[in-house]
Amino acid sequence: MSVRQSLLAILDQGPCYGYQLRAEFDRRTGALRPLNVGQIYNTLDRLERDGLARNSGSDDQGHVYWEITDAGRADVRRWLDSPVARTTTGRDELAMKIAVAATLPGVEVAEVIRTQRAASLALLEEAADEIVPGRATDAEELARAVVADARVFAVEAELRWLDRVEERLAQHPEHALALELSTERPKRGRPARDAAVAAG
Amino acid sequence: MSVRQSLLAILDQGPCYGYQLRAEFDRRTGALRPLNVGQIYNTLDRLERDGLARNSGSDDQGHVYWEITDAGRADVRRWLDSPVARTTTGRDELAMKIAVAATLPGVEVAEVIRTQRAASLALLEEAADEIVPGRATDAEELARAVVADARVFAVEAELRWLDRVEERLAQHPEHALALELSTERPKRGRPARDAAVAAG
DNA sequence: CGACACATGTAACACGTTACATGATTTG
DNA sequence: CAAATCATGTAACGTGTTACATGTGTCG
Repeated sequence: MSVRQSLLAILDQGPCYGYQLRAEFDRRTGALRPLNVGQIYNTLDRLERDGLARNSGSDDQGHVYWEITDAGRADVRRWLDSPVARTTTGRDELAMKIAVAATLPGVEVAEVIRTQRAASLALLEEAADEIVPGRATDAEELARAVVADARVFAVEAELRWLDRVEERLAQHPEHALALELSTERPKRGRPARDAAVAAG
Repeated sequence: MSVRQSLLAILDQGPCYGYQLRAEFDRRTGALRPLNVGQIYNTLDRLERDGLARNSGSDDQGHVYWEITDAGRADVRRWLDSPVARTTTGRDELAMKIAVAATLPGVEVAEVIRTQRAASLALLEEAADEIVPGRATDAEELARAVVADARVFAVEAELRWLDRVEERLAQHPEHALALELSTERPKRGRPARDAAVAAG
């Protein structure tokens, strides 16, 4: 939902053709994760479908230009004015995995955590090569710096969290956290009044 | 890609029916983000399609049970043995947004950042109510604690990152970072040798 | 009876991603 | 000519998510 918005925001700067849009997107996001070209045309079609962009004719060189609509401009405005809802946005894959793994009898969570930490550390080192120390000289470099920083901060947080989880696990005797499949079978039908009270 | 894996991992503990699967998932992930029931059946169909689970008959009460296959077990094993690839997994929505916004003439990135920080702070407060202080008493509570911790750490990292971005922006004169649409138009055809050298 | 939770399922959709086909143009 | 890039597009697929339809059993 963010590639789409980014492309629309770029389109808000002026008409672009597909390939150009990709170039703009890439340099504005540090080119660390280039966009597959096909996705551009894909997304443009969807933006058109939703009335946020429209085809605005062709170049003498055959470039197919696209322009934003009024509705599109309003959409960009809304996007910029409202925060990114981390909560709504998908689930935290790693958190889900560790939480589930911790409740699985016969699974050594500690091992899962170790594996993840090793991967995260490797990622952190890798990310260290990407970060831009000090003052970025131009806008492109700044974009790269900002995106790279995000990765570093996220991975660092991940590592801290993994430590925390280990602490939590350490406070419990060996595998006392495992959850067997619940044998409780809910009763069908409207819940009894006491049950409702107990659950609330 | 993680709801699917989680459900499969639970199925690895023994045959379950749909509704039961949801209950198991919810309590194992702290029930902070309950799963829509429909998604269960959806996912089960896909697991069957991929040969990782199969229908294993019905209850006398009409419950439709599902069981994991050998291939499914292998898949769970692989899942637990390999780290979650944060890199591969989608893009960082917020990072994308801020990076793009920072390069947009006519957009006040500082304002975008302020909005985001306010939302993040609110989320952090909200998350503070969810966290479980000290020792979790049972597995369910631990699961909730682990997931809640993940949120807190992620939001804290986000806030730190926002500070960092502001610092980076402060090092530049007002809006010197804005990127106009590039007027450079790439030349078609095979790149000249010098150009290739320059780009490499 | 009516409300409500349990329970199963279907159908559609969203976005992101990739693989593939096609062609024009320039360089070696 | 052959290779590589620019450029446009199509067609599928994956997961996650929601809305809806349908039915059963229980409690008030």
